[in-house]
Amino acid sequence: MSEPLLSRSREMSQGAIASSDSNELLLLGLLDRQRMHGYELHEFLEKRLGFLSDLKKPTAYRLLDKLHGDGLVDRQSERSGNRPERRVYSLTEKGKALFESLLREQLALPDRVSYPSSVSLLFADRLDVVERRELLRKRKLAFEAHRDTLSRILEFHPEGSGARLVLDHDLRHIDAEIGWLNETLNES
Amino acid sequence: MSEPLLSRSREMSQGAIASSDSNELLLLGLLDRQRMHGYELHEFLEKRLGFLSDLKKPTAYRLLDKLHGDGLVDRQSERSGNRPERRVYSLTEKGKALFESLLREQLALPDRVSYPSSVSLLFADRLDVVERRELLRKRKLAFEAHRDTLSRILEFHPEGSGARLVLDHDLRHIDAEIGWLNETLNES
DNA sequence: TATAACATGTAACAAGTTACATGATTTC
DNA sequence: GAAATCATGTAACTTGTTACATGTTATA
Repeated sequence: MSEPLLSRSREMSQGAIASSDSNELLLLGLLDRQRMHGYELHEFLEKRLGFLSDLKKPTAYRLLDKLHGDGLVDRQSERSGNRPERRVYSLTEKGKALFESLLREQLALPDRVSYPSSVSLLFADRLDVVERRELLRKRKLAFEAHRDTLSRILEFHPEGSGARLVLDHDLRHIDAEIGWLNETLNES
Repeated sequence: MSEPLLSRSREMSQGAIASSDSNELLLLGLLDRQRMHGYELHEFLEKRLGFLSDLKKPTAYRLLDKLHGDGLVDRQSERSGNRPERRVYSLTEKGKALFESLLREQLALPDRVSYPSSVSLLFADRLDVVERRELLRKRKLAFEAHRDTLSRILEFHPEGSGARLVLDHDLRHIDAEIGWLNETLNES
């Protein structure tokens, strides 16, 4: 009888760190707050959480399907009038439990982000100084533009909200990047 | 006759931004500096560039194969004595050209890093204050440990080297993270 | 009446991972 | 003679993408 709490891919062998799937946490968290169907969920992601997620529609649908298969969400078919059927998902107890454990895990774990551009930094000395500076200035402009975008988004989210926390965090990193670029540009 | 400069997957439709493959740039850059066989290359990555790459062996071999198929690297079989055959790769002119264009592109482009833990930050307000603080403190400790690790690695790389640039850049971001955590912990 | 928005997907592909397979040579 | 190192991969799986398929209903 005793159903495993975690899906096979998650229990894994020995002390394997769960594959830290932030997409899964994202969907579970949204469904915990409110039951939704796939289209609705994807639209919410696109329009409200575009700054933190870029989950594509087919990916969202497939993930929902997988969550359902794993018993983490319930699915109910609904239809209003003759409109296409909606498959409304809501969190099960098991899903709720997984949400909370993933949340704790991912909040405490440092994300081992590897910056794709690190590789280009590694080889930056293959370019002559003049061009390197020019490219880094371009890079700086791009980051400044991104900072402006996020700052504008920030204003739409209330103080103390989760979204605010995320944006604040991201802006910190963008400022760090710009600061580093300034120093690097001044040194060379 | 006129061979396309870029592989089909790269030219793509219209103004598509090249798929910014930093692994490809990494291998091209290493082979530009020195011809190598797969095992050698992977070992170098593991032992010398572990702080910026985590490319697995089969992935490296397959990428080399693909680069060869795309005419970006030449391959020569060598064997010393009776040891297993080595397939030594070296950059072609086409590979060199692509290396330089990827380098310029990736250096100037901001990496749209999305921090996996952003999602957990988004939901952080679902936890009570006490536990949230505890988890964030754990997170901070992990980042501090990571900072120490990178600082130690930093010392092995000469001032002004590419590796130094990368490590310096990463440390900046880690400091930003720790600074943000401190503020966030003090505010709540 | 055309087109945007609603609603759900499939198929093919891409990039990467883990586990496994194979065999020689050097070192303990 | 066993184990680590050298050297190359294949097979199966995971997660995600893009392009395509299908049909309804509200709106201009």
